[in-house]
Parts: sequence; C-alpha cells; structure tokens
Amino acid sequence: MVEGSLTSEDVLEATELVLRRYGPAKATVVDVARALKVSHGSVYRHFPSKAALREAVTRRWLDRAHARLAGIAEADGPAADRIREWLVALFEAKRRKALDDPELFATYSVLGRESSTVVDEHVHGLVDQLRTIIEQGVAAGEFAADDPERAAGAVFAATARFHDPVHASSWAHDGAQREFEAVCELVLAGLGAGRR
Amino acid sequence: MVEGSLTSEDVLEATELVLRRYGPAKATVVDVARALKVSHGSVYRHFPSKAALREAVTRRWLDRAHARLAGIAEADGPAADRIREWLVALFEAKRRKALDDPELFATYSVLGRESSTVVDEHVHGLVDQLRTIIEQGVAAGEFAADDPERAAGAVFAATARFHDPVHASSWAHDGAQREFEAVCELVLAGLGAGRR
DNA sequence: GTGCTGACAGATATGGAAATCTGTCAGCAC
DNA sequence: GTGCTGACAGATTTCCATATCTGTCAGCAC
Repeated sequence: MVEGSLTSEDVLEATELVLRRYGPAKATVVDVARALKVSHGSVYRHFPSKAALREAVTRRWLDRAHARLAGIAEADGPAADRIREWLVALFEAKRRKALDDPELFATYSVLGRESSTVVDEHVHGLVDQLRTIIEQGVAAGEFAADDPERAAGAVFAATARFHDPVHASSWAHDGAQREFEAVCELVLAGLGAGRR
Repeated sequence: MVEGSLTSEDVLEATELVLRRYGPAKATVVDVARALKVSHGSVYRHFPSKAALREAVTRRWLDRAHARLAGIAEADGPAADRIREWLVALFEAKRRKALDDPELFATYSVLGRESSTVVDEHVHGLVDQLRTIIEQGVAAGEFAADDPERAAGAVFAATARFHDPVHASSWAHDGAQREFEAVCELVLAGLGAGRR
C-alpha cells in the first residue's frame, strides 16, 4: 500500500478502508484511488469494474469471518457435538460481527446482497462442511439421514434465523440465545431420530 | 364507503386501495381522503395518526392471510400430520401471496417492518397454535417435547426461511419446495425423537 | 351537538440543474 | 515495454428551492 508498485492486495485493503469510512452507498472508486494516492484509472488495471472489486472484498470478508468453521468440520469426535459446535461457532461469529460493529456489518450485508453469486458459493462451501460431518455421523451410526446432502441443506435452512444477516437485528435480543439453543436441540434430535 | 357517514371500515378499505395503487412509500393520508371524497381531517377522526392507520391495515391483512391456520390447529388427527399440514398451509399462503402479486406483497412487507409490534403479536398467536398442537402430540405420546412452548418457538424459528417475508425472493426458486420438505422432515423427526 | 371542512405550521418529499462518478483510452514517464 | 495519468462521454448522485404532506383546530352545516 506504500512501497513499490500498486498491487491488487493494496487495492483491496484501501477498498475495505473506504467502505468502513464511507459505507457501501458512498464509497466510490475515486475514493479508493484517493486513499492510495493514485488516479482512479490505476484501480481499473487491477479490477475490471467497481462490481468486481466489491465482489473480491466480499469474498475475502466471508472467508475470514468463517475461517474457524472448516477446522471444526475436519476435527474428530462425535458428529452431534461437532454439528452443535459448528452451529454455535457460526452464530457466534455472525453475532459478534453484528454487535461489535453494526455499521460495518450492515455494509457487508449490503455487499452480500449485491454480490449474491459470491454469497451462494460461500454458502455452498459451508453446507459442504455440514454434509461432511453428517456423513461421518451416519457412518458412525449416530445419525439416520439417508441423504446427507439434503440433510445438510435442511440444517442450514433451519438455522437461517441465526446466520442470515437479514435477521441480524434480532440477535441482540435476550431470547435469541435461548431460541438458538432450542433450534439446535430440535435439529440435532431430528438428525439422530430413527437411528438403528 | 359510499352511503351514510364515514366509518373506520370505509377508511381501512380506502387505505388498502391507495396502498395497492401507490405503494407504501407514496400512499398518503391525503390520497386516502381523496379516494373517500372527504377532507383528510375526516380520516383523523377515525385513526389518531397515519402510523395507527397503517397498523390497522397490517393487522387486518395478517389475520386474513392466515385465517386457515387456526382451523388446522383445532382439528383432530395425529399431531405430526397437523404440524406438517399447518406448516404447508403457512408456506403456501405466503408463497402464493408473494408470487401472485409481488408488488402488493412487498407493500405489506414494508408495512410489517414498520409495524413490528403488530407483527410480533400476530407471530405470538401463530406460535400459540403450534404449541397447542405440540401439547396434544405430547399427550398422545407422539412427541417428546418437555417444553411445548419452547418447542413451538423452535419450530417457528426453524421454518423462518419459509414464512418470513425477508426470504420471499427465494420462494420462486425451484429448490425451495424440496428444501421446505427437507426442513419439515427434520423438524418433525426432531419433535418425535426420544418419545417413549 | 355531531360530523365534517379547510387553513395553518412544521416536517418531508420532489424535481431538475449542477456536480460527481464509472469506465475507457491515448499518451507520458521511466 | 510497463505502469500510470488525466481528460472525456454518458450515467448517476447531490443539492436546494418548491411543492406536498401530517396533524391540529376553530368554525361551518345540519
């Protein structure tokens, strides 16, 4: 961002800064260029459009926010415990971001809505992690799911209330934690039901 | 709306008409008065504020949209079947409204967001219906829930993806129906799990 | 008295001229 | 040649004067 020639990484970092400072509605490519002390034409040497730049920032943010989850999916131990831990980690990560810096969270929520392909791909990766755990649970006789992919999608959909940013405004509410636990229990009971 | 003196009912109907025609952002009290061919002062004899008027319209719309559900909650038959039927009816009602007239649905989504107390009360009524069915299921030995209120809240939260208007844009998608069925199955399995 | 009107103050919305932004590219500097 | 600049066209946003709206209330009509 300072020495040598301009890199894509520099541009991404400056874009994050500008988004943080001005919000998604007012952050412009000209602002990014100004922060980097280059002309805005230079920014277009690294990203073909404003949309592509914002998509790249969104992808980075999502990957960083959920870095811990992959580790849980690949760990050892009972599948039920790992599903619960995974869901808790997901809710925790989202809630912390939403409550610690509501404006920044709102900014990235807007970015997510405008880059829905990026979000869809990210979500697909998350559901894949759930599927992995469920498959291991089935193999261990813990779960009864005959279609782990479908079950993983159902678990993700059933917990949307606790990870989809559109619901963020209710996460600060007292009852949210208890409601989350009730849904977790219901979902885990549903996964385990009917096992032999 | 025509004969005799102006009633609150007349005002509500005219407000619905105006909301349908102009949308939530542009519908004004003056428009409502114009539709009724009275001065806007007259509207204020029936509702203390524009907000109160819009709340009343919202309440009416919600009650009408979900009229069928109470019947299912009070019917006879296995609790699991009724929960499923109730959830199907809720999703169907919402989806039909959202797909048949997206603009009107968007209008009432906006109204719901601005009259959150009205929506909260309505939701409370719906969760109460779920609780009733679950209690009967527990009494009949179908379900294992030791806290039907909590379980009802969990079922409602777990299916938010299929009744909360913020998710409406995905209801037209092909996978939505299959995803709904997968969540239903998971939730019903969860309710039944652990029964003696 | 009952129900309605219409003028009013302060708040909010609208629309169109002016400013800024996006994306391109010929050309400068090294 | 490589990396960057800055002017440009067309699209979008901002700004502010004007118009409209909300909520009140004194008074008219019946």
